[in-house]
Amino acid sequence: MQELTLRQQEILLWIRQYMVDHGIPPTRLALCAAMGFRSPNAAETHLRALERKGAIELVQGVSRGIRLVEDPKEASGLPLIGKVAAGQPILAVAHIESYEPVDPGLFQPVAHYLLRVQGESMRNAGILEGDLVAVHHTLIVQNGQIVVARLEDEVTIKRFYRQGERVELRPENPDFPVIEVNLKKQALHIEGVMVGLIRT
Amino acid sequence: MQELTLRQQEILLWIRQYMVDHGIPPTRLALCAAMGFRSPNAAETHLRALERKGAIELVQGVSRGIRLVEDPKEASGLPLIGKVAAGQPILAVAHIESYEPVDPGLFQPVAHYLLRVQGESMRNAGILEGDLVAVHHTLIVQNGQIVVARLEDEVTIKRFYRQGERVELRPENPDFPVIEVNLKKQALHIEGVMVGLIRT
DNA sequence: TCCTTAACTGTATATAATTACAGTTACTTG
DNA sequence: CAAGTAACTGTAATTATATACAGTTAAGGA
Repeated sequence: MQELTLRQQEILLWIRQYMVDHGIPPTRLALCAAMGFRSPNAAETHLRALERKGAIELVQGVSRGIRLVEDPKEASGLPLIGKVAAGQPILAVAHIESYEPVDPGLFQPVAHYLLRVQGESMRNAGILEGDLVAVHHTLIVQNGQIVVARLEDEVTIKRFYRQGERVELRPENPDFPVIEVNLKKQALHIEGVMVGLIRT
Repeated sequence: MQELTLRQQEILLWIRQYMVDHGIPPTRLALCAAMGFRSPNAAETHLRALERKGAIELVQGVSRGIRLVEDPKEASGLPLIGKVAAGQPILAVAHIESYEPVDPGLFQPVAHYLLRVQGESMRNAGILEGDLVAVHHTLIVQNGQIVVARLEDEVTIKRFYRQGERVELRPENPDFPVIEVNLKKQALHIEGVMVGLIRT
């Protein structure tokens, strides 16, 4: 989509709101009334401009023939985190690969983001490579929960067990080792707990 | 919403589809063309009837002023099929446990419904008891695909292999047996292919 | 300075769309 | 059996809507 002028952005926003309120696209005259135009042609040329820039589609000869060309980000979904660069916070905008059309409230507690699984270390918990794990962003985790943790700039999904200052991050696959952490010697960041999974 | 006649249901379904296809509600004339009416008044009276029964709302004097009065859950979610009673088609309304707020287009090809997994026979494919399998409703399946099949009134999720009239439904768990079917002797209904999975 | 573009005014017209009115036919229900 | 209702045909009129054409003004770049 080409860049819009301020006025065009304003008009696009109004069209979106109109469609939410009324369930149908507006007419040229409705746009005139809302924007204070005294000529229907003002509305017409604005719509043509929005079409030219790819923000909407116009259907010829059809009343209210305005179709929104949606920005996928707008669709209220969950951000999907792909590869996480070393030393960066997991929720940095740079890591957002896309937005997936999933209701955060589908999970309990609510999901804050999705994380793409790398590797087979949690295979026996039914978590395969490429799956999207729904994560609730919290520091409060309990023994036995599957957590997203960052250790030495590496993000990993494991089962969490803690006794005092000793933490075990256990895989669910005998081919992988248990990771042992001494909290006094190593920094362990909890990025959240797994609340669900999506495979597409 | 009051009960609709068959014809009215047909018309309501068509209106829904039209709105999905075009992004705007239909005109009376479009409804005439689709239903084969020769009088616009046939469309008008049908719309009035649908309004009277609470299925739609009509906005006076406004072109395409048709608003769907929908169950919001139904609007954008996928039906979740729980236990399937013996001898009944899987998509019967009685089997719909709830509607989950998941975009059908999240999966490729598009998902038509979700099915709750019973048993651990597909454990090694990362499909656990209680998971929701997203299903694309189709008869066209290929060897190696994970399918939803009905055999002797029992619905099952297995990997599908066919050679001529012999079909094997293979589990992904050594504790479960391979199911062999001779298509000439036993009726096998394919209810669709797995296109994804959700764990909540 | 000329040219292009955004952002409009103002008028006009064809056509898209709603909607009223007058009927018909078939089926169901008290 | 009368009355109501669903499901239509057919015509007409009014209003809603899209859209062409002819202008104006202001800003910005070549």
